Amino acid sequence: MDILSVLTEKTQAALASLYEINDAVISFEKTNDNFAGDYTFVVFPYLRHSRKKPENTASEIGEIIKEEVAQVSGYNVVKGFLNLELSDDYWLAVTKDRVAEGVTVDNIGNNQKIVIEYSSPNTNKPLHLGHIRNNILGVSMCNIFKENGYDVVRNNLINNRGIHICKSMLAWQHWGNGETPESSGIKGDHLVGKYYVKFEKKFQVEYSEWLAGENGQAQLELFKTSKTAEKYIKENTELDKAFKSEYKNTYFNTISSIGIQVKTMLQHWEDGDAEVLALWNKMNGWVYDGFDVTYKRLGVSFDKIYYESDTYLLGKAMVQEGLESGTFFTKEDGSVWIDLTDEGLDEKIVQRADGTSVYITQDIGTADLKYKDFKMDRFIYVVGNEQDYHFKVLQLILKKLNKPYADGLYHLSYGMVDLPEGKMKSREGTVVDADELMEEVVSTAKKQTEELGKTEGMSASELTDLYETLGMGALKYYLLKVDAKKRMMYDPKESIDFQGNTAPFIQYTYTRIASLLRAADEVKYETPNELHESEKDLIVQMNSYSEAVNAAANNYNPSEIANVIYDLAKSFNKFYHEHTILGAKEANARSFRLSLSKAVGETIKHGFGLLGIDVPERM
RNA sequence: GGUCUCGUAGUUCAAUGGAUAGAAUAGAAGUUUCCUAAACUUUAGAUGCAAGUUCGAUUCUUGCCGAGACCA
Repeated sequence: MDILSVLTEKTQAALASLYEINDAVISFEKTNDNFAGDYTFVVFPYLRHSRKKPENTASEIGEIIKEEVAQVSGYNVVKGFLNLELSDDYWLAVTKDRVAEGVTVDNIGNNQKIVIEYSSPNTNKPLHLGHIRNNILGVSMCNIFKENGYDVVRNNLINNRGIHICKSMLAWQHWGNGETPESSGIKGDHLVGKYYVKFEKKFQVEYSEWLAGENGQAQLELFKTSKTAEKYIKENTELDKAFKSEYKNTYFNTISSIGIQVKTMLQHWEDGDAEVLALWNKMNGWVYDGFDVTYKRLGVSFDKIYYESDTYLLGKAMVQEGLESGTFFTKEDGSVWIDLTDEGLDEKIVQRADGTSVYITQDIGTADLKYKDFKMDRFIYVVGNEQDYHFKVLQLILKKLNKPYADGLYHLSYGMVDLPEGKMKSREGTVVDADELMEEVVSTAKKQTEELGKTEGMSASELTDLYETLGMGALKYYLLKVDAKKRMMYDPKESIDFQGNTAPFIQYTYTRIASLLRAADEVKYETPNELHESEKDLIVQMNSYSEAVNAAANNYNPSEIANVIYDLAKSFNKFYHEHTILGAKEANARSFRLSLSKAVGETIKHGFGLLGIDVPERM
């Protein structure tokens, strides 16, 4: 039985015998650094029963625990805080076990099946910084769930159809002159993205010209006297700007020559037109090839990939099912809705009047497909928090349709990545491209390493690997150390700064350990004559690691692992600075410190492994 | 108009309702005859505002102010 369970049990018994409290749910916390002790029990809630001062109550309990638990060497009381001190022998025993067993993590998953969907890119543009956060969160959560004993299916749903891809296709047809990734040397996803941008630019020019012309001005005059205009007048928005954005879709769908061509192309795609399909296959192929390169560098992979071209019609049967059961209802125009007002939400459309699906219909169908394919206990979507509402609705609909898997849906909702100059906007060219960013951090790693000049004797390929490990590590860690749910700031300058709370700092700590182990002939645990403070701190830190791995799974949050590993690395550097390891006077102290160092190194490697980050042996 | 999320040192991030709110950076001052100084040590600096619940609130509730997202 682990020490916390023992303490909990004994404390409950003490509360019962002293104050007749029989149903106390108690917990211990780690003692605050400013006080002596290892674990703290807060007695304030029990003063009503004890009818004594906080200090006296805490002392009475402390006395009993000290008597009954061998590992407790003493206690101190500050106000209502009972600080229990564990003996050095206890911590040494913990270390000995840890050295013998390696890193162990409690199995909390019991082989439950989890399908995690992440990445989910569109095939009209290359990946950007936001996708990187998504992907590495996904990868990391997969690793974490596996480590906790879950059966994980890594899943991607590629959005490879729709109006946006037709835009790239049309632009390539009109202005591409047969350009290919081979002919241009441009990576496939970037090439397709280039034509997407080209389309948008051409459209903007066309639209602006029309707005300035006779018909555009006439529509603007009409708009100025409309009801929607009143709202903008209240907000003090300039009316011609407001009109420009209000009318854009109408223009695209009914007036724009290239807009209508794109719509027609989508129609042909849906009708299975051979020529359109061939172009679509060709250009998507370029994009997939490009994505593969990016995924590989990021360390991202999947067990199962769905393509939206196969799934976009799913869900229609379920609309029918919902209508029959009365979960959905039809409006006068023939559109199908669900009423979620009793859940505090609105009415939500699930099928348009013309019989076509909306986004959520596909998602209903795809959820069902997943369940048919995997019979999972839980299915997780790693998707940005701008879709919180969407997933709330999706889960409610599945529940109302009485789907057995509805409760297993979890939206791992992560925050947007902001730049110092504000939000990333593709239109304003402030999007941080994934490939460029990776290139940049790796080349910074190279530069830094060369400046420090400690890599003498390493081969060219070893060096290339090292730069990759350091650069990619820095990038991933920078994104993963922040609570996944929270919106975060990406500062390019800071991300290539390798001091402080960064991956290279932790990787450096690891190489220090690796270097020690190379110099030592053999590592085996021996009990030292005394335990120093910085040694004990290290043991305590290391001891909390496996709980953090459990917590990271329970809270869907890799940053908890990042934080523990960072604290561990910091503690190690302090220890390393204060005590000589290889040069320790007593042989048993040397063996102890070496085996402790080794265990710390293993923990760092293990934790970074869960984050999808490598560690170098030298740097 | 409605719903949701978020406001912590200059900046970027921490803190199951607990003690004197932690780090990192940037600032100031130090540490190399010694296992890798991408390190270590010292120093200064913060909970948007106002109520409420509680023995105790950064954390829970309400209102206001500010930032963002979504739905129609």
